[in-house]
Amino acid sequence: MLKDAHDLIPRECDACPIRHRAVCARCDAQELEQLDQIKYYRSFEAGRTLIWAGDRMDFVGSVVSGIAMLTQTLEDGRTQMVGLLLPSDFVGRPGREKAAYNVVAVSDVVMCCFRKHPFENMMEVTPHIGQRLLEMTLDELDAAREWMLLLGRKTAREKIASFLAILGRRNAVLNMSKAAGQVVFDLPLTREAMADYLGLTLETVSRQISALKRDQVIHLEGKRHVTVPDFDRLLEEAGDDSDGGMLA
Amino acid sequence: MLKDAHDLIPRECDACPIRHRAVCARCDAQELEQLDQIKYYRSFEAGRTLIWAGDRMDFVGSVVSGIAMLTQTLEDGRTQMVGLLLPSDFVGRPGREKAAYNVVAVSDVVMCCFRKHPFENMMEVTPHIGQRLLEMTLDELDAAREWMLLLGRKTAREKIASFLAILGRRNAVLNMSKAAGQVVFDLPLTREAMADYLGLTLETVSRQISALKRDQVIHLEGKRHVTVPDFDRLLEEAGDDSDGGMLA
DNA sequence: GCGAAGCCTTGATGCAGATCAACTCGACCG
DNA sequence: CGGTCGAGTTGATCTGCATCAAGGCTTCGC
Repeated sequence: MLKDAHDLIPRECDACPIRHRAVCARCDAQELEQLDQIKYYRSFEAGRTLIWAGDRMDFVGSVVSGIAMLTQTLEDGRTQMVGLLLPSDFVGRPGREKAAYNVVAVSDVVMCCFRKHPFENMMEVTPHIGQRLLEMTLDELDAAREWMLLLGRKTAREKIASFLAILGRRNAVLNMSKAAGQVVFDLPLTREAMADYLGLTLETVSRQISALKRDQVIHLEGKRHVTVPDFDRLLEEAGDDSDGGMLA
Repeated sequence: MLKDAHDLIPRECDACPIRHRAVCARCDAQELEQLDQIKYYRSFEAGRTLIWAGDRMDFVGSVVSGIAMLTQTLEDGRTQMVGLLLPSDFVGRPGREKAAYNVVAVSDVVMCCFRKHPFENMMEVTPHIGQRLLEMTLDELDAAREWMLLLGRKTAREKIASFLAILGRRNAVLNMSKAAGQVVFDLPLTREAMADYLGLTLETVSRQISALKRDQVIHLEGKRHVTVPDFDRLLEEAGDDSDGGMLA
């Protein structure tokens, strides 16, 4: 558990796996130098809560590796995931004192943290950072809005199919290993986390996955390894607007 | 209908009602001058669709007066509101060719539009605009996330109470007319629009409003005029985390 | 090798909210 | 005025998902 974390921490920005997608994507060598002064790495093991809603935050940062989730909770314990953080995603809000959400590590996570005040100061001076952050925030807002459609209007089956389609699409982009529309990937979340993502119970998630398997929309190997034989079929099940809702 | 629209169009930025809250909030006189070169006003009457999802967009802009909504639709007609645009809110995304959402005027609306390409160019040069837009986008993202909790995890009654609380809070800030927690306002949306906001049917919205009225949580005069005798009571009904979820 | 703990699946039952349908009320219009 | 149209209310019924409950499979520690 995390004993190898230091292996995952990049020695320098040039070797950083998220160098070209994170907030720092547009920074030049000199700006990276400045960032380097105020940054440090932290590792968290799967399941750990990195940040509690309401806590004072003295840093912001980027997910370098691993997956984390943002969650919100009602008093009685009902919880809703409101963000899924993948490598290069940004955590925290410049200008805000206290964390607004819980941040929980889904897998082991490495973060590149920036001390908040120096980071805020830097943002004022170097437009590259703010510009990139704006872009990323707009993307997140789009994702949140698609998510709202899912939460508000889709059936359980459509929700599951949509979620699988999101994962599949991400994966299809990374490794173009799709022979005629076939897509393969692993579920990064437990059934419970999926339920919190989709606004369902874990039982319903399980049932609907079983149903999609029964109907040959997907194949399962073990609990987590998914094969989608016909991605268009999956998109139909997701109920999305015809062309798969590609924006950007 | 709209015959008086020109009365609502500010003659100059200094007289503009949203001067200090819109994207242009931080601009100095010279920057306003530049914006003036690329801006124009447009009026839309209630019910009109300003922008169709998928349409090419050649402008971005701010809502000057009135209310509009962003909506997304599934093929079979199920629709979900994904944004509620109030005066000073920004419409459109710099860098994007096509509109991602429908924008529909809820009431008569006046917009201050900027030609997209010149605006994008200006953003590159003057950091004030991008900074303000980032701030506004982060606020919208927070709102979207609270909304996601509502859509995914709240009961119909809690959804209605939450919505009323949001309206009430906005209103309480504007006119401090609250004698010991009493809040009064008008519903800006039809029952159907509320349903699209909350992920419910209009019948359920109607029933739950009736129920809150029966239980004395609210009083109704006509269909739209709401009085909340005890705002804390309403917040309890909304099921939110204790302190009303105030952030920022 | 055995017990415990997580994670997942499946079944039985209940209920919140959707759906279908009828009706009211007020605004507008010839 | 009477007719129509849109917005809202209310009732009856249906159903998708939650809830409650039991059991299976894997992993881990002793």
